[in-house]
Amino acid sequence: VMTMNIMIDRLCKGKKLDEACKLFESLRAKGCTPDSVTYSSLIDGLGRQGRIDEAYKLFEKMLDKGHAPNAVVYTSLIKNFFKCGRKDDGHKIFKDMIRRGCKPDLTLYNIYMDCVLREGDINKGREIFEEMKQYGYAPDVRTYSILMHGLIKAGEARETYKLYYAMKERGCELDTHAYNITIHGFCKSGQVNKAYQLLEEMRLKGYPPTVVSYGAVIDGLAKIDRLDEAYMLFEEAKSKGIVLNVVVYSSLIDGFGKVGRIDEAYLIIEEMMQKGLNPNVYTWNCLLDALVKAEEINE
RNA sequence: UUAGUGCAAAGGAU
Repeated sequence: VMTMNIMIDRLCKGKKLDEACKLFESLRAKGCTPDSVTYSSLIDGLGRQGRIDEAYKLFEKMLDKGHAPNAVVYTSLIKNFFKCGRKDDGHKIFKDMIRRGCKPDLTLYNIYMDCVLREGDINKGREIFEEMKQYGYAPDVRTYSILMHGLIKAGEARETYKLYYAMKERGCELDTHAYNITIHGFCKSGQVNKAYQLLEEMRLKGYPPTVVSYGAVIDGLAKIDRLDEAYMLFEEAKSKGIVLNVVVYSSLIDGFGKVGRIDEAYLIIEEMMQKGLNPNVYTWNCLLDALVKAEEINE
């Protein structure tokens, strides 16, 4: 059965879902009885492809066959219902799980909280965060990352500071993702200097800043018109061998444009194209804004 | 970890 489970999982992940279904159907004939892992794999595979109703039907079949549902399969259902925009069904699954006496685990809480936050429901997100702690689950680095990210997107970047220190106090080590999100949060809450310092902290902790880390700080500096510093950091990143991408170039172009330093904006777009990077619609938008701004100044 | 998380172009730009 385990071999079959591995095959089914691989087929699902390889987007060969129909083959996975066929294999599943043929298990009986091969003398294999699907177990809860078999069901979970396929339920998740269906859900990922947006075939959530089929996933749910298979879940019901799994119950009929006497397999006790666990947190893994519930997580998959919740996540995929939310992803399909059916948050009510997602919430319903969570309640159903509790009603059946199945205990959520940390992963389930993390995902459930993420789903709710992505819906913009930060109060419910906070509620879940508190609930998991009440039930004795220690939030991990992902929990904090998810919460921070959700709050920042909802315009509550002010909480970055508090959460960052909460992580430190609880001995929760930040990883690259967590640092990048924290940097973003500091930039969005008027603490760019703090964000800048985190680049150094990343190096010290063994998580060297990535293009995203640099990009976030460069953007943060550019947004508050500290373009010379943004440019220095941009050069620094290049000197460290970081391959800068369209997003970072666009940030700088936008920044220079906003303060009327249009020549520099042009130089940057030129450099970008020389490196074989294609400006995208955002990039052109930044430049367009700059030109409009320059026009206004002329008048 | 044989199945579910912060990467479905996700995290940073307009």
